[in-house]
Amino acid sequence: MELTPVMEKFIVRWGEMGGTWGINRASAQIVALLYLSEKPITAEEISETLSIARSTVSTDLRELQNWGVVKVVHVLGDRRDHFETLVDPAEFFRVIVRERKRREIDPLVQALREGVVEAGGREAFVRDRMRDMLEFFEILTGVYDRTEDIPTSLLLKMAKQMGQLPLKTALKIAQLGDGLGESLKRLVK
Amino acid sequence: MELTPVMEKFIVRWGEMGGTWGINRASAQIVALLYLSEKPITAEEISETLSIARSTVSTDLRELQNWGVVKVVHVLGDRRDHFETLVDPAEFFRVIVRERKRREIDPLVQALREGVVEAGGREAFVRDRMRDMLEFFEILTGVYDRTEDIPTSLLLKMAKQMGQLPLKTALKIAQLGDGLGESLKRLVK
DNA sequence: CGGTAATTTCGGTATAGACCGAAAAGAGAG
DNA sequence: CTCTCTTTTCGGTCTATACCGAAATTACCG
Repeated sequence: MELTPVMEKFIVRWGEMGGTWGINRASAQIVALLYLSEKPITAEEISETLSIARSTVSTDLRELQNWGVVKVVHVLGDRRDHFETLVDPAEFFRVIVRERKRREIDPLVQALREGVVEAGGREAFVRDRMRDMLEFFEILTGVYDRTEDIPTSLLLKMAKQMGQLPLKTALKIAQLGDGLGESLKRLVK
Repeated sequence: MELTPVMEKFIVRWGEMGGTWGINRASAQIVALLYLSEKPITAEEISETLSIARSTVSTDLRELQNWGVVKVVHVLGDRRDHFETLVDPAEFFRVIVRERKRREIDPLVQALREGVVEAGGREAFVRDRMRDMLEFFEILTGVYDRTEDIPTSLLLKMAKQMGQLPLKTALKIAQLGDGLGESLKRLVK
């Protein structure tokens, strides 16, 4: 597969970002390539196009499949596996967030819960600090959980609408404070 | 400074997480220690307590100050700098998000804009894919921008309220779709 | 202006983890 | 069953970067 300069630039940059997102560079590049590809491609082809060792491609594809961002596709009359990635960026993003929450946030919350108990009354200050931290994460995951059951397309529309609100309006909504919950419920009645 | 087992556990875990969040372990541990400390402490003390080289502490404190999560405090009659961190987890979190957006998302968006132009009509498929990606990030940053001007305390209250909504209600709100914007505007009138 | 306490700079080392390539394992086809 | 194509496993390097310690710099005191 031949890469145009535009494609190459995108893939390189995407790869760089991968590192900071808990995905290694090679994996990120693979996803980028699949994302730009019109049809599913083989591991061999990925390896050649990106100059990544065949074995690395194999390992990383496996990892990406575990994450649920890459799928195998079979082509009639071809023994080789062909791969494709999610085409909807939002879908892709959700997977990343979901996984990172599961791997990083959830264990932390668990640890904080235990810590608060262990600190007990004996270390009141430490306990309170940990409790604050815990409370914050619980609020955060609370909001996240609300989004879990909403289809991506709807979520996107929501985000779009919210992003287009005048700043003033956004602020006013925030100022509803504790009344916000009730207001929203009334809104959909 | 003496660490209790509870404190140590928290600091270690926090340090581990730091790596995956674009903050190195030492820096993350330093923040954790400061977070658990009742009063500002010196670099020397941090170095001893965490067994991190004095120079590393210095470098990392500088970095953390740049990020805006650590501040210097001066104690009367003491030439040494004392350090403290933000006490509000939400505040802390906002700083992290703001910085990462600036360092990672913004440049990517910029690159995508350029890429879309360069791809032009000649590489329609690639251009469309990049355009999709760009559009997604623009929606995302749009929502984020709306939150930037809202004080943390309000934002937290908002989050809390949203997290406590029944799933059904959350879904209904999402289903307002394109009407959501107008509904929200009416809500605050 | 010394002198000392405190901080920062900087070159070198250690370490984690990504990546490679050879070899093993697996999967059809004849 | 064996031969070939494909994928996976695994031990060894290679690389980025975190971290260290000595030396330089800065800040402040008497």
